[in-house]
Amino acid sequence: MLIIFAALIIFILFMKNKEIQEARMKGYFIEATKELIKGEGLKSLSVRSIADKAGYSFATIYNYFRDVNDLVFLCVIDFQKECEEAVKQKTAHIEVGKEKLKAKIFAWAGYFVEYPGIFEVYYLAKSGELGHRQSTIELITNSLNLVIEDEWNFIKETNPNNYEVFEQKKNALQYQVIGILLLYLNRNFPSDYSEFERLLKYSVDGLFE
Amino acid sequence: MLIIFAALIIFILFMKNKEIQEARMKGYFIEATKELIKGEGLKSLSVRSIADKAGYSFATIYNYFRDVNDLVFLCVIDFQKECEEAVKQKTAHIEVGKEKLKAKIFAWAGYFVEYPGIFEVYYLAKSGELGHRQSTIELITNSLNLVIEDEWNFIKETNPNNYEVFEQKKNALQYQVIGILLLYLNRNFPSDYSEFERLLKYSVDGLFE
DNA sequence: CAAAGATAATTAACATTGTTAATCATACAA
DNA sequence: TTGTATGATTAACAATGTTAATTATCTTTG
Repeated sequence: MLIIFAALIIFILFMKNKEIQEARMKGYFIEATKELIKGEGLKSLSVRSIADKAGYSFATIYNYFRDVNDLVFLCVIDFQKECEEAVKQKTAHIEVGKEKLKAKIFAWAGYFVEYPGIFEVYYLAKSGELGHRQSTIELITNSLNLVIEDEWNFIKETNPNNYEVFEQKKNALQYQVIGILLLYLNRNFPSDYSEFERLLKYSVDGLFE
Repeated sequence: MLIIFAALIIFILFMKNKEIQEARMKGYFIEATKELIKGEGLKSLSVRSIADKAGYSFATIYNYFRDVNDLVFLCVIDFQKECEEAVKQKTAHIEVGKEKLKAKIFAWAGYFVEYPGIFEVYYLAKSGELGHRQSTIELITNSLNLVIEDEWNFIKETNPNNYEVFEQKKNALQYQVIGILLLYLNRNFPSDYSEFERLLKYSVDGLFE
């Protein structure tokens, strides 16, 4: 009886080690993938380039991930964290209110302008069969909302009337910013950054009349 | 002297024939490409599948187009014409005014919902080096504006005040619709069409308070 | 400590892609 | 009829994602 118990514990510890090792391996590949995406974007991303950067053979990836797309979409979790952190840090000096909300929106868009490859992964890359990637897709479609959640709630509370209109505007905002980013990053329109900034500012301001 | 003249004319006719033949060949490939894009989208599009459909060998394409991307972006010209035609036809029964403008926006979006592959080409496909594709890119970034131009001008004339705000709203509108389409077609959000319609309606209505 | 067995990593191999080079066919000119 | 230009085709290459076969490593056990 005691022996069975001991064996069980050893087995559990063994499994825990295995999990740690597996997580570590996954981390190596995810880190390599993130660097490549942030650097050159999807065009230079391949199962071979990832493996090279991680210091393993390309086939090893398939011991830890179903396919290369899985690996790419796993990076989104980290990117989102990083993005939220960057926005928080860039807007820390502004006191809560409408201006801070606007600044956060700008900072959010700025993150993707700085890393166009991440924008590719978020919105351009084809997601293949969803299902097990569903939660990641939700993270993506909610990315801006997550970043501005606090500011938005604060403003909503100070203007307790017309709740419906507020939610409405939040949606409209997200679609506009993503649309502007899409044309700017993927279609070079407008062709210079200052004009892009102006368009974005107009769009954001327009929502608060 | 007369002979030189005759030779010149023959040469001109010869060149004209050549041009006709070349245009015809290009047309075969463009037609095949359009069908594939409208059917299965970019995922089933390859230089081989195009050539198969056109009834030629894959290498023949390179006698008429610089590369496969060139061919794809040439299709945009036809698609845009078709889209404008479809919108015009679908909204013919509505009398000019705000409601017709809204209907046109819906019809424009509906065209891309019907052919997600065309949306891919317009906004998702990477354009490579622009330059000789610049005019196509402009067509893309102006697609919605071209479709609603007449309605927009009509409304602008009936409300001659605040010109600036109107242009502003036109931009905001385009970005919103493209953003909604992007999330719906490429990220499956929202997951059903009726909800997509509702979001679109809200966004469009919101611009006219 | 050494052999056996499991696990993990690598190399080989394949199919598909875009693209270019080499080859072949066909129409026209001399 | 024979040479020549045009243009269509096949061969070939490199890069890609993926799977199968093989090798190395580590663990367990006699």
